[in-house]
Formats: sequence, structure tokens, C-alpha cells
Amino acid sequence: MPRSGAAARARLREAALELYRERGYDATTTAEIAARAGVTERTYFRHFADKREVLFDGETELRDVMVGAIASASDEVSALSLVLGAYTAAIPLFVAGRPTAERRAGLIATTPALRERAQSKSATLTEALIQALVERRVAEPAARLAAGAGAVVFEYASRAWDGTTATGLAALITRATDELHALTTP
Amino acid sequence: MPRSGAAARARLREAALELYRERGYDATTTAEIAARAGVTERTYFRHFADKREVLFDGETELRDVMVGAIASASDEVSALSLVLGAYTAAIPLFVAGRPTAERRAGLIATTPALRERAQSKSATLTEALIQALVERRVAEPAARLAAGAGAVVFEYASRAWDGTTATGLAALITRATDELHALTTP
DNA sequence: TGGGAAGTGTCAGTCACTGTCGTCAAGTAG
DNA sequence: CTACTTGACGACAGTGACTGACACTTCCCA
Repeated sequence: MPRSGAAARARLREAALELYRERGYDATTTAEIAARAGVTERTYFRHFADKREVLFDGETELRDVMVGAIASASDEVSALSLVLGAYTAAIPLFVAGRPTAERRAGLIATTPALRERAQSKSATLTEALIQALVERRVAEPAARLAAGAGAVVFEYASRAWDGTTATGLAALITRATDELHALTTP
Repeated sequence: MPRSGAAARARLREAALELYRERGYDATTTAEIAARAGVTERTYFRHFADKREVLFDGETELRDVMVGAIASASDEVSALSLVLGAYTAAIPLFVAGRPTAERRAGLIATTPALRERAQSKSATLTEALIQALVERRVAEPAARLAAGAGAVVFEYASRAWDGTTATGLAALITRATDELHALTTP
């Protein structure tokens, strides 16, 4: 293998996060990001598809872990359990990524273009989970409902999470599921 | 009042939908849309914020109807009932918009940029419903869970809908809620 | 030691989107 | 009927995101 390019990619990630936070997303250009990372603008676009994508690197790893969790789960569990198990399996990734996630959170929340991309990412993730469920012979409509419900439950649980212990988040997930169950009871 | 501009806006909507379907979203320029509508590119951007937004005109009307349904609902109903009632109140809009919605559906599904915008729109709608619930003294965390669950339920129901009768969709919504209840039962 | 794969720089070009200014249509007040 | 106001529109220049093509370099492997 020739030059890896991983170092430049990491510098681009860090440079973009810094600049977006310093001057705001709209006020920074991709050329400035590239300059701070010591590369050309053209190289930026070889690593990231567009101006937003640089903030969402590593999503494929998350997806692989969760899809793998569904594929390798034991039989005889409900569709929702598979989905929630996938989110639980991903908790270590969330704990590890907490420091940078915190720096990104406010930025994404206050920038419409980035919020849009974040929503798209989680929708794509849900779609991947549906696909994984279907490959486990779960009927597609049921898979969609389970994956959607799992996403809502996880988002609800992670909002109440203090970000420290993995077991804390796991407990919040089961509690959120109970609340959803209660909510749908007539 | 001077010239209304509503006619030009409608022509732009129709021209964009036609061109996007004929040549694809990426292969059509905003200048071409404007030309077919008989206006300037600059006028296009006075009516629509960007190249995608032209396909999502009329979302504010949907939001107003649903928020209004929550605000004017009778007391003593659960948060989820409020949300599902809002979707039910919007069914006539879905029935009326069916013809154009069908032309947009395939286009949006096959164009990543448009899918992203569509997801963003439904997320914004969910956010508006949360706000409406909070103004009815529903606690914010519970409001988020109810609005999220309602969105999942509605999306699940509308997928199974044949698009003809309003009562059919209403029945599918209650059935989807039952299935979600069953799904969360341990 | 040569050769090929992958990363990068350079340059030209397209197109989405914006600021600004002048003009014109359509109401309204006098 | 005239003058004035209010928005919609056209014309034009400009910025910046993103792409295609080509040349060059670096590193690994045969």
C-alpha cells in the first residue's frame, strides 16, 4: 500500500471542527479547512463528499457494529429486542466518542444544514437495521416498525443520559421501552 | 397589493417537478426551471430557498393543521392520542395531495439530496408537534416520546395505505398503534 | 530495481446561491 | 385623474461548493 492518507483525513476532521466552532459553519470555506489541515481544497473533497460530511466520519463503524449485533444475536428474540440489543452493543462507541460528540453537539444543533445531515444519518442507520432484520427473516413491515420504535426509544433514552456509565444508558433504554409500552396502552 | 406572484410560484413548482422527472434532479439546473416557468433564475430564489425546497411547498399548511388539532383537542386525552389525532386531522390533506404526492414519491426516493430534505421536513414537523404538546402542559420528555412514536406509527400506517379512503388510513393508524403496543410487551 | 497502486497538487470549469440596483405593475390616498 | 406606495421582477456581478482531467510523488511488492 502507498501513502495512507489517514493522517491528512484526521487533520481535516479536526480543522473543520475547530473552524466551524470558531466562526460558524456558514462563515468558513472548505478552502480554509484544507489550508489549516495543510492540504489542498481538492484533497478535502477526495476524503469527504461535501462540506458537511467531515463532521460525520466514523458512521460506518457504528453501523457495522449494530448490524453485526443483529446478525449474530441468538435466536428466539423479538424484533424490538434485536434492535435494542444493537443499540446496547453500540454503547461503548458512544462512551468512547463522547468528548468529540460533545463538541459537535451544539454546533450541529444550531446549524440547520448540519441538523439535516444528522437526521439523514440516523435515518440511514435505521434503514440498515431494517435490512439486517429482514435478513433474519423478520417480515419487512414489522422490521420497519421495530427499527423505528427502537430509534425513538434510543433517542429518548440518550437525552436523559448523563454520558458517564454504559450501564446507566442500558437501564434508560429498558425504562424508555416501558414508557412507550405504557403510552400505547388505551 | 401589487402583483401577487402566486402564479409564477405555481409555474415554478410544476416546471421543477417536470424537469426533475424528465432528466433527473442532478441533471437539471435552477436556470432551466426558471426558464420553463418563464421567469429569471433570481426570481426562483425569491420564491424558494434552494433547489430542493420547490418540491416541499405547502408543508406549513400541514403543520398548521396538525398543530391546530393538538391545540384545540378536548382535555383528558393522552399525549399519544393528541399526536395521532393530529395525524388523523391531516388525512384530508394527504388525500387531496395524493396526485402530486405520487409523482414526487419515486423522485424523492431515488434522489439522496431529496430524501435528506424529506426526512428533515418530517423531523421539523415532529418538533412542531412537540412544541404544541408542551404548550398543552405535557412534560417535554413525554412529549418527545409521544411525538416520535406517533411519527413512527403514522409512517408505518401510511405505507400500508392504498391511498383511497380516509377511513382506511384512520383504521390503519389504530392498528399500527396496537402492533406497537404488542411489540413493546416483554 | 522496476512497476503499479493510491494520495496529492494544479488548473479550469460549472452551477447553486446572494447582494444590489433599477424598473414596472397594481393598488391607495389626495 | 394624479401622485405615492408597495411589492414582484429583471439584470448583473460576485462568491463559494463541487467536479473532471492530468501530472507528479510516495510507498509497497514482485
